[in-house]
Amino acid sequence: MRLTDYFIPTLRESPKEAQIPSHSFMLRAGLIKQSSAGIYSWLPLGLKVLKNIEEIVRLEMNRTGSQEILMPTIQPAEIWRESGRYEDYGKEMLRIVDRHDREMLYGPTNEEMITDLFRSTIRSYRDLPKNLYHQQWKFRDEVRPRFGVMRGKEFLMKDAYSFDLDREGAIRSYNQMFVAYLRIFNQMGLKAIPMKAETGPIGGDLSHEFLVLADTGESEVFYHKDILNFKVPNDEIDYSSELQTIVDEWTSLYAATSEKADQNVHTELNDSLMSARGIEVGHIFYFGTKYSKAMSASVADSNGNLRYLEMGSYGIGVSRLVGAIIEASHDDKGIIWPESIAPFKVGIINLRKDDGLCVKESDLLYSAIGDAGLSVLYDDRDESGGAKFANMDLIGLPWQVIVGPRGLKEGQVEIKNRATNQKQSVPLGEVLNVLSGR
RNA sequence: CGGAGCGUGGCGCAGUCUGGUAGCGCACUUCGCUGGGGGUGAAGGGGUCGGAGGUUCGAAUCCUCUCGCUCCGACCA
Repeated sequence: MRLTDYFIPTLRESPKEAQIPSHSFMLRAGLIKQSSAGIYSWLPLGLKVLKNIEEIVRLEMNRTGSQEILMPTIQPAEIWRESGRYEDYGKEMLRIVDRHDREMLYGPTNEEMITDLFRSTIRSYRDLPKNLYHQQWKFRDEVRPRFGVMRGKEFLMKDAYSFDLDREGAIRSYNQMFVAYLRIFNQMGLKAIPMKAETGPIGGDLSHEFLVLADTGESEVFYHKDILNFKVPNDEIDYSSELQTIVDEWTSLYAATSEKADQNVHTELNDSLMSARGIEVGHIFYFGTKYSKAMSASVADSNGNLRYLEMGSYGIGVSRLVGAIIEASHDDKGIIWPESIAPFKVGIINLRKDDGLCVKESDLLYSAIGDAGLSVLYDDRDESGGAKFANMDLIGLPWQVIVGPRGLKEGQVEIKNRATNQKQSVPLGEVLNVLSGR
């Protein structure tokens, strides 16, 4: 993509409503545009990142055997009355009345809907276990939206739901998601720590939140320092194997948000205790028969007896992750995208639009890099070098290829790594090798 | 929902107290010089001052109502 063709409205100054780096950079780099409080349009650059995150989540969820579906954003009120949450959820739920005076709502989550879907189609224990997920926009009428997409009213969430015949099966499903979450966040360059969590309005007796450490996090967290050394399961992972040992390891050391914090443990841990702030990016629940009982979702077991489904639900804040990743990865100049989710892998800066050789070599590199299958954003504007450097650093692409007359005299360009700030002069013919050789 | 504050050009702000021709920086347009970290000169374009009503010869400025946004607190992926 040529920058002169791209819709990327960047700002030199930060809008005053942006209080934290991720919000400021997302506005300044042209990722999002606020529509109203807590509601945003996603612009091309931001949407690319969002899609990249979605895709990482999708691939890993599919690996676990979970199957993707897509449920509606608008839900009928009846099923929420059945579960009892229509009243419980309060004003956060956006309620709508259609032209026939039917009560509807913009879904803040989908436990009722999936339970309704499942109970009306599944009859036998032979159909279990199942795990279904979707990535759909949710709406929670937050009293006070803030921090940009980190705490918006409208947000994209991946939510998965597991159905098992018994508790043992449900724990297996829970463990699969637990391990998948470790891997998903890891693939985005994040260190996410699972912590014992409150089950809140979803209910249940087993629950973990996954938190990314960041100074601007909304939650205060405490953890044993060694938890940061635990290994995330690699690509060889087999989701049908016994995962309990992995879960046991990751839950063996103390880690808790302030709501679940235990002062006695803190005293015991002493120097091993770390205190920090965290951003919740995932939350998994095992809640048993809470919804299946309320909504009569059952199957026949092998003896022909009806049994209520054992369920769990598993959320990931997809749109929030865009902000969370920036919080975890930026400097004073701008965003530093991890390669796996970067909107483009490479940015080309042509320092001299009026220099024929610079234009020619930049054009050639642009084609060559694109042909090699690497996504590339080409700054072909007639701007000063300083402006282009500042802009590219703000956008935060992992690799910058800087083409200028000085280097071209020697047949070289400069390649800069945004994260390490390391620069190396590279002969024109070696650029592709350097970029793809990693 | 309690408390506080702010709405003036795309962004950041001054002007409001004390009513009298709407300003500044950045961004934008054209031209020139410049060209390896947001350079520079000249010439331009763009705002019924959030909205409605009122007071006044005259309202961005005073009064009333209203809408929106932000911050602190309580709540949430």
